[in-house]
Amino acid sequence: MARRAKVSIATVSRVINNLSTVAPENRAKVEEAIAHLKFIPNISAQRLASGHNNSIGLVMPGYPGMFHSFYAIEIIRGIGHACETLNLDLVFHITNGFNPINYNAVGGIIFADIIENRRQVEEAVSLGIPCMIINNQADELEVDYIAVDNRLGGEIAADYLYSLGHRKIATVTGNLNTQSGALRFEGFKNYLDNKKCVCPETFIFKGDYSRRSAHMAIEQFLALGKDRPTSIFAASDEMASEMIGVIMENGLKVPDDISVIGFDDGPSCLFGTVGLTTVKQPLFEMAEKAVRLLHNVIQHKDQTRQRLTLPPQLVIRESCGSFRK
Amino acid sequence: MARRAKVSIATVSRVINNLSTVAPENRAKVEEAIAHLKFIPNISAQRLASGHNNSIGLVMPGYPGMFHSFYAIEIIRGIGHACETLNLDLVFHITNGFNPINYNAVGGIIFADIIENRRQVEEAVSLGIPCMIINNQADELEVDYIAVDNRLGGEIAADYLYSLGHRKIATVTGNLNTQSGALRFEGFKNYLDNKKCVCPETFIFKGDYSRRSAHMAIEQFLALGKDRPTSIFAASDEMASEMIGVIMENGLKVPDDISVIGFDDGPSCLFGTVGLTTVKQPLFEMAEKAVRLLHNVIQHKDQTRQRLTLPPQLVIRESCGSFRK
DNA sequence: ATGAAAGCGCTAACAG
DNA sequence: CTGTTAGCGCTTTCAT
Repeated sequence: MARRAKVSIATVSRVINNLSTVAPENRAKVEEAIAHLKFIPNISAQRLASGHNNSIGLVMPGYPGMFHSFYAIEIIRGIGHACETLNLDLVFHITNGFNPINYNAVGGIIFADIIENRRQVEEAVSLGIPCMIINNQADELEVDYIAVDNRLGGEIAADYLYSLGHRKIATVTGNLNTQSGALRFEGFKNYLDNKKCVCPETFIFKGDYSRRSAHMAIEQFLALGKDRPTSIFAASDEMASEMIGVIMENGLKVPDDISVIGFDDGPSCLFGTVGLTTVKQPLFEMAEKAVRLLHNVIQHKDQTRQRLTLPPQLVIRESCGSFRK
Repeated sequence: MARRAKVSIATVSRVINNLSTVAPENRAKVEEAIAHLKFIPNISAQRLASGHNNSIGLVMPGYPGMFHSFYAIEIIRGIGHACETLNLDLVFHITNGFNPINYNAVGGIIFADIIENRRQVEEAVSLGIPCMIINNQADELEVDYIAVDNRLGGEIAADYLYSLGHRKIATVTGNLNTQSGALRFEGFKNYLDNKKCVCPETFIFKGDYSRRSAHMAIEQFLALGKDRPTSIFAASDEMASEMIGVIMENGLKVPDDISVIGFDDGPSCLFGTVGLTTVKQPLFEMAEKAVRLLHNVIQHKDQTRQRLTLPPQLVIRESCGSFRK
């Protein structure tokens, strides 16, 4: 390779790295040689010599069913897309919270939420590795994050139902141990409190995002008879669609008898017989942006704390209607 | 680091690589130093010096909706799991068939099917990079593969319907330009031909795995009136569930009036009101095995062609019944 | 069992 | 604009 093009090894390097300081004819010679010899630069050597590492790690908590979750998929999709655009390698790491991460294999790490793996985040941060947290406002850590404003999402849901005239508004929450679950509930509850709209204990079911918990919730609500809520906020579309199913099995109509609003804008919104009104999270965009921000940090050693919060959005379909006696 | 343990740099390397030729007391000293200095070996340097690269690439055709496809998800899951077990880094590459692959960033590559990216496979093979194809019996290329026996799958479906007494058996195929689609149809058709079971043109709808095509197919079949089929083989669960929906909307019953069998054993089997009988593909297992085989090749320079074919399996639920007049 | 030293393949000054 | 050269941080002979 060295001499096929009759130039120095340095010039070859310049061509590979697209430096402008190469005479056109030399560039052509080198390119010919590269093509002819099917030359592929050794990336490990490049990384070692340059000190740069154009790959980012995505570490994602590997809970069961993660790959069937709309959330995980959208995150992967967004990150994959951004990496392709920016020409970054994506090193994918499914974590159980303890398995070791190859910190040095990547230039930076994106953590898709923090579930049981806070320790890993702390470790990466303390090692000085550029990190970006997705969907968890980890203010207690010295780290960048980009998250959906779940509190606002809860408010949006409550506001929509309230504006429709409903006053008997119930909710099945997500897992309150997760930040998203807690915040959605908080936003929802605060809104109603401010409106002096009473929300009795029986109207609050502490779920965990599972269909099972939604099933139990709706049974509890329905058992209230005449005192049952006229509208329900489910902290996820999955739970919302489960509830709608049960409501209809009981001979009631959605939204005529009970309005239901979900959260996510995932595929289950379209599956059922009635289109699900929901609060959409900009998951794909969030993931993409996370990559761009992290890339900036890696490149320019951007020192300012990046802490973004993205507003969710109301998506109106058919599952909510005005309150009527 | 060099002197914190008061040993040579070579000994440190030995400890890191777990070589047995280290005195226990020195090992202890080095380990203490590693812990104390939070030392992390530079992977690029390791790879450069050793010539080994313990990471594998997964390149996956990025068709729209890929991440909602049960197929893609199971593949990623299986590969991710195997990589974690074997302690390999997973470099994830979504391809459009043309974007360049960082061939040198990985020790080997797994191609999840070949759609529009045959050229990339050829390139990798010609470069001498260990490759493994998933779910495509690429006999025309000098490359290892592991695939589901789609032809057998088609036979299994036809055999089940036939054994149930059905003689008017229709099918909506997958995309016949894909190997899986073509093979499933081939197996299905061959079986019926052998049984002298006639399958008129009107019973064959050339679909493309989409719900849309399934919708058109079932309308065509239903329009046959009294001559309509009593059972249908859909080349994917998605298509099967779409058809069942339409059948029921038309006031007919599954399986009483029409039996339907799918392919995949994906989540849509459980979604509908009637459990879907289907042909299960061992996707997760296939993906895991692909990693193990590739790993062997990378490690031992295993030269024998690895070409495995995995049998699919009948999963009986409720959507197929015996034929009755 | 250990240390010294020679690279791995490349980038990045530096000098011209 | 180009060639020379000194490392990048590690592994791996080769002596000892």
